[in-house]
Amino acid sequence: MNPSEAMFSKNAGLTGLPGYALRRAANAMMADLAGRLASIDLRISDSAVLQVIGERTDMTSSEIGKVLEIQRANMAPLLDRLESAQLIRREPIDRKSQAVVLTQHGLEQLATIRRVVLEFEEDLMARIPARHRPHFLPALRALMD
Amino acid sequence: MNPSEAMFSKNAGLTGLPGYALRRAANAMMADLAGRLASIDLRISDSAVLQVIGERTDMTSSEIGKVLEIQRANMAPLLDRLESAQLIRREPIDRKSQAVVLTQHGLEQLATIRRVVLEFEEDLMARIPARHRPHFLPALRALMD
DNA sequence: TATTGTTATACTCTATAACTATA
DNA sequence: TATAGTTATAGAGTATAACAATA
Repeated sequence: MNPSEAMFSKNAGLTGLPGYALRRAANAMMADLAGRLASIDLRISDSAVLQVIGERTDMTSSEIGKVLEIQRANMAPLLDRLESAQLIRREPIDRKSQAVVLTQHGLEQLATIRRVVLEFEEDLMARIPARHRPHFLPALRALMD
Repeated sequence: MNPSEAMFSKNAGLTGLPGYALRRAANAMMADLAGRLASIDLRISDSAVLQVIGERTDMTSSEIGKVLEIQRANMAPLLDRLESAQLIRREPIDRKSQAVVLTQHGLEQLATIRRVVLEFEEDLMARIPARHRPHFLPALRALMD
């Protein structure tokens, strides 16, 4: 069923439209992941930041934002939160920039995050019928920007 | 590349994770659609509601909410907006329930919405490489609930 | 008793504008 | 001049709790 068929079908409703289905799938996925991360008191975006700085050290706030498509302005309160939770430290690079680095506690939490996220991603893929599975990520990446 | 490979690859970053890619793709899609609907002064959820009541007449607010997974509490201000814009009317069914019906202006706007959304959905699918395309909607629907 | 509609409230993600200080 | 970090503010989607009125 292509979009035009879906729009005029009485059966499928909006769920026959890829855009609408994409939104609903993403919402369900976010709710699931948010629930799993709530047990370690983190938001989805918190965990994304921690995962990024766990792989690339000495990144500035702006660089993290570019990688994750988080606005500079929104990085500040996010990092404030992570700093309050003792998960990261801001270390001066020069008098303008600062590196965002994991604390010991942050490093420990990152191990948990990786475990939670990996299990989450595997559960997610497991719900997709096998014949469609290998096509899912390539399709998403084509839409990502 | 499966999730576990992606988690420990230095190259792909988080975009190798289907869940993260799903979130990014949905955000990009929503921004695109929101932009197209802004020209007719509607939000994405406004257009979804109008599309639904354009196909099934005499639906109550609660019923629309169930179909679109919009909380009852969030339907009220949404319908207030649509009513202020003269796109819908609330008509009493009994002393408790009311049907949400399209006005003449709502019916005219719906024609535009259908055109905009159909073009949007086609553009969206066109960005996905052909070999992945037929698998996209089935995969999303498997994740939808 | 369960449901409808509503109000109030809050959280998360995202977005823009504007300011400062420094590269 | 451009960039880094920040503050303030707003919009949009989603969520829960609670209430009155009615089925």
